[in-house]
Amino acid sequence: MKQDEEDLALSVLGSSEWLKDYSPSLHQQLVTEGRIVRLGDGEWAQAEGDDRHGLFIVIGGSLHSYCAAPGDRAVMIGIIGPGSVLGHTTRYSGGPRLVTAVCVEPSILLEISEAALDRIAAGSPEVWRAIAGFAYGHTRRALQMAAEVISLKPRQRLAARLLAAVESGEAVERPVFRINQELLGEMMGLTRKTINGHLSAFERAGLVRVGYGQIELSDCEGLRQIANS
Amino acid sequence: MKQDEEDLALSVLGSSEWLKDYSPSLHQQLVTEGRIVRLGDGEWAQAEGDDRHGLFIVIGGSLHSYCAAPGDRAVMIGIIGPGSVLGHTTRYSGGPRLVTAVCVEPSILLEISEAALDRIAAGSPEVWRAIAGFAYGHTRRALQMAAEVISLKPRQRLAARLLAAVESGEAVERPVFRINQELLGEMMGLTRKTINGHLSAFERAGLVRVGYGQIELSDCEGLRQIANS
DNA sequence: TTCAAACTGTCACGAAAGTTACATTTCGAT
DNA sequence: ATCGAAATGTAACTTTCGTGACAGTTTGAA
Repeated sequence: MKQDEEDLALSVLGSSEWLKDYSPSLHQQLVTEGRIVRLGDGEWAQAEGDDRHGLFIVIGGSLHSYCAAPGDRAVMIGIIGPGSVLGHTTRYSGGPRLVTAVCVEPSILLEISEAALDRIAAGSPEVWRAIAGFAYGHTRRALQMAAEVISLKPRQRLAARLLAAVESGEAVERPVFRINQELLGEMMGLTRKTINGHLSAFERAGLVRVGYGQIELSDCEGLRQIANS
Repeated sequence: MKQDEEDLALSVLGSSEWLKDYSPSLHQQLVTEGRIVRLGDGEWAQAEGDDRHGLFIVIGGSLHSYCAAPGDRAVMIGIIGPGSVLGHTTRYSGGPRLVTAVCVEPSILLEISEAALDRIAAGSPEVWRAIAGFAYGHTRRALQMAAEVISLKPRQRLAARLLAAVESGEAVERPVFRINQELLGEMMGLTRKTINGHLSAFERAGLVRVGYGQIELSDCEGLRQIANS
């Protein structure tokens, strides 16, 4: 029911990285002014041409994000989970939509339209500061990704990517990254064959354990050494 | 003299992409609360360990920006000119400094410390909105760069990069990109030999004219076709 | 239990970039 | 005008990745 969803949204906002240091009243305002959106498997959170120009905050579920590249190519950029923000106030970004996101499981999003944002800002101008905050985070991750792709060779890059994928989750002894090698290759601009070859080498070296649709990182320190080599 | 520099700063802010739609009083506040910094050739705008944690707005001159990648690598990310922002309010980005910038000619920057930012925000909270705005721009460029590197092969990527480098300047018939092949290779994660080979091929095809330390784009449409192929 | 779909492991071949090294051209300062 | 530094053109050789194809394995639903 609706109340449940709003409570869930509140708790996700309260524990999310980019909003946790802001007042609960700001969280409440976002939930009040925002709109809960439910999407099914395969649906697009951001489709070109629709009028959803505000922010989407992921409350539950999981999405894949894609970025457009020259030549009608779509590059998968990352996997998005609860607490993340899909942000494109077109007032800033302008031009064609930069990122599209597709649900890979039924998901719940909180949509904050630009109008809602303006209403919130009227009473709580610090919302802009919060937005500047996650925009910084996005910039940092994007830059990091670009720097890795430019400077690292595929083997080092794979090690770095595995570590990065796992660092965003909670810290555990042997983190598991659930992804298949085909998709991993697509995200990194490599073929499945190349991914598979390096993963096999890592496994022989005892750094990871490759499973069906998942990769267990058993020696993060060793991977870090490879990434840094 | 000081007044001249402040007038120059004001005019740069007023015509910069990310601030031009904000009120002149905000520009004035930035100049008033900020501090003019002059840097010589080879000096670092952002050195690790110093207490400059705010924003730098480039007023004059030119800097190269580098991003850290695993393994103590530094990747050159881009060339920064007047109107650009080097922004790191550490309150958000946290962790080690992500981007370092080095002057390649004597330059003038406007430094806005975090304290100054807080003072400005007290009277003009829309400054956060402005900051969110350029952070969006940074994100867009970084994502675009990452997507290109991941999905395009070196030849296509070189064409795309030449076009991108030139698009940021004013539109002319035959734009000239002043950079040497060594540096261009470093920025793209390729060797000078590879760059040179593709550039020669482009020149044979009549798309560019290669000069000493510069590249003239004589057929942007042709380059675009290559980038999209 | 069985079966089809999805995923992983592997092969041979061709194409492309990295490496190292050296010759040539251009620019600018003395 | 000359010289040295910086930048560009080229070459042979090695490494690595991409391509396409096929067999084996795991999963989950009928």
